[in-house]
Amino acid sequence: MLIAHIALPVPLYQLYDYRLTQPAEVGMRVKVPFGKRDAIGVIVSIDQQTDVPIECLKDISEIIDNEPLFTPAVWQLLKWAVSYYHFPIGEVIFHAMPVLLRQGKQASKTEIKQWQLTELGKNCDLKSLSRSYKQQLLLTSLKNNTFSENDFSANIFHQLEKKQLIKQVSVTPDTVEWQSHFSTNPTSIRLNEEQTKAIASVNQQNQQFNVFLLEGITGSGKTEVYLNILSDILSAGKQALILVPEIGLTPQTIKRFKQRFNAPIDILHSGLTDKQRFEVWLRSRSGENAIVVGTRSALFTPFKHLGMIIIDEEHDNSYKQQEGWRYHARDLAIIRAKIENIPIILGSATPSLETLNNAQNQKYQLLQLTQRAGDASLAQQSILDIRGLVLCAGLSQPLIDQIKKHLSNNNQVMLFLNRRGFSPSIICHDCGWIAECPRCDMPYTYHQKQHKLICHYCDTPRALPHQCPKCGSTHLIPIGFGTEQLEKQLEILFPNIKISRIDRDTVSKKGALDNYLKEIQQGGAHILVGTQILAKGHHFPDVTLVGIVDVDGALFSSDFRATERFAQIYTQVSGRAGREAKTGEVILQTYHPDHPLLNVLLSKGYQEFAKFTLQERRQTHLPPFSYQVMIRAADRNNHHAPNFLQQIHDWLKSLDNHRLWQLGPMPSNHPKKAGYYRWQLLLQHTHRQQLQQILDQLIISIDKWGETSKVRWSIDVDPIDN
DNA sequence: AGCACGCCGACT
DNA sequence: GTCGGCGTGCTC
Repeated sequence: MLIAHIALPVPLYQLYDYRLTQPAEVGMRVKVPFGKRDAIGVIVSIDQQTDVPIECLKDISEIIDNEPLFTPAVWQLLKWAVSYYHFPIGEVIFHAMPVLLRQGKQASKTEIKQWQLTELGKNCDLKSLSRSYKQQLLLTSLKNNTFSENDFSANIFHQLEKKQLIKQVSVTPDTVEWQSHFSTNPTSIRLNEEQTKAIASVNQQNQQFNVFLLEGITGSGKTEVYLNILSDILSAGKQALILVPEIGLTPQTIKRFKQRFNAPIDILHSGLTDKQRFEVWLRSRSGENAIVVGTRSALFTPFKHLGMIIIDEEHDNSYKQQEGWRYHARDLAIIRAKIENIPIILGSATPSLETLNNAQNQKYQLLQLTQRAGDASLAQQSILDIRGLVLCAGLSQPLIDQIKKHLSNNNQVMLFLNRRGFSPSIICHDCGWIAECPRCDMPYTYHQKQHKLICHYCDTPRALPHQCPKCGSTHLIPIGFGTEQLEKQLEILFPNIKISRIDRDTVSKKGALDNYLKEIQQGGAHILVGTQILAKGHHFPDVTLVGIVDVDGALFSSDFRATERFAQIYTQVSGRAGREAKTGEVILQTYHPDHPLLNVLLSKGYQEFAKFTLQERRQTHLPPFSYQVMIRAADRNNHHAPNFLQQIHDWLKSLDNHRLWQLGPMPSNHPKKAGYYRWQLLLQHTHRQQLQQILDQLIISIDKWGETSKVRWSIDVDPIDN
């Protein structure tokens, strides 16, 4: 008897066995009875073995697919990911499927209704319709294949249908092939020597597996390099996958792709409906699109003939999924490229230290673009010591003076502050009470415009209290400042200047960001206030001054990656100043003007900063010179989770592995979130393989403990704090 | 994750 | 007297 081992969308580290009575293959979806309900699963293997008593097995009730759902490469990728990330197999497989497929929808194109002539209609004498001109026209156009549904009103169709001259039939749309009429539109852009060299290096490798790091400073023409390389890939009839960070889906870049290539380009962004995502999935699998541009999850799109992967802004943390299955799309993309045996390009002005290390070790081939297009020169950067200075919503007088100067020259100013809201807390002036979110035990952020307190950890709002609940005082005052307060202060300081605040609060509405960008693009004196969103990928040709309001937060964080992140944002932001022949200026306000990292970064640039920091990481045995795994657990009573992690800690300790290092259990960064107490245990090991094996054994043990119903726990391989 | 079972508090 | 809260256990 054949037994199918099936992955189900449940957080369990096991497969479920069912009797297989019909022909089926690995990778097909099935419907099975599971407990008291029906579930959709995916066949992972078929054989004659099972550990379950034969009489306890149930039958598969239905086989949904008539061929495996994924391409062999994606299937292999998922299996690799399951073993690497130590995550329940069903959750991994289902994560890689469009929602509609998870729900059991057929993996074929939706049929469309089409009008056709009936036998009667084909032989019909047009003269019999001489009294109704429109009907005649419709019939003729159907006969001559010049028919277009929009040319006629519904009534005409109805009339002819009643006369049984035409009928409506369901047809599956044909697969449309683009390769035979593909062309690359000519461009007037001339490549510089570095670009030419980079393109040649990639093309030399015969479209085989190879990882390239395209390190190009802001404005050095990375996109043009992508376009040139893609041209060859598409000409060979192959498809390409381009991953971009979450907010980086700039319409400008997409437009350039569409203008250059005479081929279908699909875009996967958060605004699509489930149906639209599903359709892109189908088009890719059948080879009907040439390029798919998308965020993190687009990585799992199956392609009929994938020829290249590009990861733009590869250092961006949004490639790392931060809940559920915590995979890193960039890392998985490299595995996919290897499986598919195709080249992959990682592009960034500020590559992650992991990637730079791999380039240094010759695992990746380094391609550099160091020249900015046109005459744009590098911005002048300076540190502004604010010790002892009076600050006004974070702004010092010297910075205000500089803003004034740049505005009076009809230039634009960009102020960067990585903290939204009016103030990060509200305090009672009389008794010191601080408004805290009861579910997270963290201070509420005050949002003045909405007249609300919002918890930035769980996103729940609450009304602003009129009185202190502890002492009854009405004297509640904001402490600290965020972008909203900065904006308000600037309105007072510069009453006649346009100010745009760009952060999650102001751009969450659809199209809002586009409107701001359009306004800014018009030029003229203008102040831009914003968080990280400002730093990412937008072109502001008239910005000549960039002010970084508060750098100290990033320099003194407990997270060892904080300085790397700051250096990346700083480099990207300062690259925004002074393009297009206008010299720019960057000012950093700090209480620590002598901080060595700041000085390396400013005087020598990101590359030297990266070398310096990598050296430091090597000495302190931090990633990429060691491998980390975070085990997280949450409960409602603050007992089960720490106990559970302590049990893991003790079990690991009993292994007596000297290369394994443990930190915890300890409360996580945000110890309480949405009513759950959160704990964590950090593992670090100098050998990846060994760490992997330890995790495999650990999971088997945890299963035996049977504690899993008391805690929600998960494993995060290669954790990145955000 | 779902879904059921089971045991205690505040309602018509 | 019931309704429903969530703690616990199980799913081939």
